[in-house]
Amino acid sequence: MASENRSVVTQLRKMISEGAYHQGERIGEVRVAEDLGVSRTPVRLAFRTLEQEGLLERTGKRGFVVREFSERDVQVAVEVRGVLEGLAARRLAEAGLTDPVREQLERYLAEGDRLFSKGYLEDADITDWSRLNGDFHRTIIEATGTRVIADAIRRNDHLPFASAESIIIDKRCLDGEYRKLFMAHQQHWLVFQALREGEGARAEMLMREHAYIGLRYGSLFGLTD
Amino acid sequence: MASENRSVVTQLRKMISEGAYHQGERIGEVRVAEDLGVSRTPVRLAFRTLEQEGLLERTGKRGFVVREFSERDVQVAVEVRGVLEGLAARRLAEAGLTDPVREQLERYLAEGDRLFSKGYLEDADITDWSRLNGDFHRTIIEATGTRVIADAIRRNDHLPFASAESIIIDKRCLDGEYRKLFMAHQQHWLVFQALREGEGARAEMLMREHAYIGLRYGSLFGLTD
DNA sequence: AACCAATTTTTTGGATCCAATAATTCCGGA
DNA sequence: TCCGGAATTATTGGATCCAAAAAATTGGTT
Repeated sequence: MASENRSVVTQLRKMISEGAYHQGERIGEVRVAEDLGVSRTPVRLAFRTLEQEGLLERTGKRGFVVREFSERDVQVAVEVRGVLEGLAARRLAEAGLTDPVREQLERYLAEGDRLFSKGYLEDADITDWSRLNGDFHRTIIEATGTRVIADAIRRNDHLPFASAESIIIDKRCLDGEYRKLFMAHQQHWLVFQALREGEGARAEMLMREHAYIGLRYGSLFGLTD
Repeated sequence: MASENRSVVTQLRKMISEGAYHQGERIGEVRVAEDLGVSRTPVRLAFRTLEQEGLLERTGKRGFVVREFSERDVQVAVEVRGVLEGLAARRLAEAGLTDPVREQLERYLAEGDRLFSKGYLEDADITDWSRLNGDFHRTIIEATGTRVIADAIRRNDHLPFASAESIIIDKRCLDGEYRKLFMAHQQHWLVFQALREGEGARAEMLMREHAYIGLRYGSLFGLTD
């Protein structure tokens, strides 16, 4: 009924990452169309998008199958993000921080300081931190002045981080989570210092290391959409 | 008439990179459909694919525009490829070369040695080298045992390298081209040695440097499709 | 002449129909 | 029982139709 194509993509992505269609399963247009209550057309469009994202792949035969991701794939996806964000950080450090960007980052860091000042995090704080974290990374990536890196990161995020995300949901409230997030925050400070001082190689290295926190913490960006 | 969707994507990609629709231009389904002599349906599908590839982008309003790429975008795209292939090389070096992979790479290198042994390259040699070069890189990337990196590279290749490609077409026969390709070949040797010796950091660094040759040489992979 | 509103035109999104083709089933013969 | 080919079925790709929404144009008012 009322379903714009974008929402079909989103729904389908969600259903796949939630396991409604399990990995390796062949997936047909008609069935999905019926499941979502739309005609085949938006599903066909969505399949193309999801194929490019890497969530679906064409079979040698006909139609698509849900792509299978291994633990190693997730590990590699985290490293991919690391090298890409590292590249962004290095370029930004070498180009130099403009005043608006520097001030923006400083605001985020100050907010983070405030969040962690209590020595513990409530649920609302974790939400705040999640947003703050995403803003910090986004700001750096966008400040590089090209969308090429941001696109590369975005295109790589979908499924592997969806599964990483589901891990963190369970572990969020466990002991030690505070320490982990606080460490991420401290790393942000280090990255910022390197950016401010124009230390490109160091900024890159710090950012690459920082990515590994995502392995347990979940998406550094948060899943968009 | 006889146009499978895949071919619409290919045609459209080609037309865009050749400037049939210039950058920043709004592009409508009907017009493209007429230009290609097909109905709107395959064009709509193709638009989604090209959108994900980054060749088209949605306007705030309606429809798509041909994405604009700057010189800097191409530069960054080359660096993106560098860090991704560097990651692949490091992982492979750390995991260790299996005998089949090592032998495969040695065959490519030996073929390269033969190509360059004359001290100059004919047109046919350049074709051979192009294939050889692609095979060498592909082998390394595929040997990492995950498709995540290969996908990230493939998704990033389309337009920026198309324009880089057009540069090399013109310069191929100029003086100094031989030296450049020979240097690329020598770099392959260095990368191979690092891989064989398990020197991950060195393999990564060499691969990252190696990517810069692509700036003038054109796509290291060759444009697929 | 400029600005705002209403109407017309254009364009996209979704549904459906038809054709082509891949996959499967079924049947007969060895 | 097993194999091969023909008929059947299922599924995808392309074209067309309709509705919705946005853009452009027209006209009226200040």
